[in-house]
Amino acid sequence: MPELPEVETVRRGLLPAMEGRRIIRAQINRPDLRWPLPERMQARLEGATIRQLRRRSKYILADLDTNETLLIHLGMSGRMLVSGAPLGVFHQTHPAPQKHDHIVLDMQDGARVTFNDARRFGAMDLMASTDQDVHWLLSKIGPEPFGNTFDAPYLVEAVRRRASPIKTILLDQRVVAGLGNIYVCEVLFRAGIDPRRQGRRIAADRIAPMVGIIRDVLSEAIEAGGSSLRDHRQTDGELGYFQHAFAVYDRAGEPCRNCGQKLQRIVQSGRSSFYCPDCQS
DNA sequence: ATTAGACCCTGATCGC
DNA sequence: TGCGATCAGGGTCTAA
Repeated sequence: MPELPEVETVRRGLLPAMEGRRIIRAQINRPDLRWPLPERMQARLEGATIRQLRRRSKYILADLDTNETLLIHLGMSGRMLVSGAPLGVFHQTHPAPQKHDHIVLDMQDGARVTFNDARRFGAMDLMASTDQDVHWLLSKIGPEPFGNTFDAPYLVEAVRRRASPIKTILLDQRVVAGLGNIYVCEVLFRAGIDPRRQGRRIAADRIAPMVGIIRDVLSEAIEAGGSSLRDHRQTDGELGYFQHAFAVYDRAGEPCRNCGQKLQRIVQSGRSSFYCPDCQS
């Protein structure tokens, strides 16, 4: 479900409820998500104040004043919903608990943050804040697309050294952090590159512009609150609306907005790729 | 060292 | 209305 834009949308929605605030109560409704939850999670969270709420790739990171960091991944179907008002409200009302509400955090000032994840591909962990570069889930992730080290020379080198299809390369989190199936399809359409083309067979002057294209697509999607195909919700429960701006994703059989040609769907390493056979080569 | 495929899990949708 | 097959935005692990 959530790629970088959806995760960033969720992070921004959580900020007013969580950043700078203390966790009053942590209710943990099951011992595991994708993996077992950390030891003594409830005790380690309750009473801790969130100093900063950051994002790294598709992870939300909450730095606590206990020098631990809570790591959150939404998997495919994870949602983080905020209920109650943060300030000046006498009667806090929260929605009835839903199926798959796995973690519920009651914050100082009355906001409640509920992590709901039907498929349970999501994950949470607690680590020493100093371990962020060595944690097993984070250590191999590549550059942030909006960071300084993600530039044309880097991407050209990373793509041209590989024989895999460009679709697979961009999906690889070691190459660039945060892209998923939707945004890779959209990026390749804008770049005019066939998703099946091998990285080593793409000219440098066709790879370089993808740096800007990736940033554009992600920025626009964040601006739109992400894409809601089925699971993604903003923290207030609202849908994202970038799906209305898709050029190719989930549009197989429909006409290309650029040339009118019928858009195609193929399967690459188990995932759908959508592209225009005329505009992408 | 890459890379395709199986797998983790639930729910929605579609064809019959 | 029911039932099975298929599919879904994630990533890890295995076997080739």
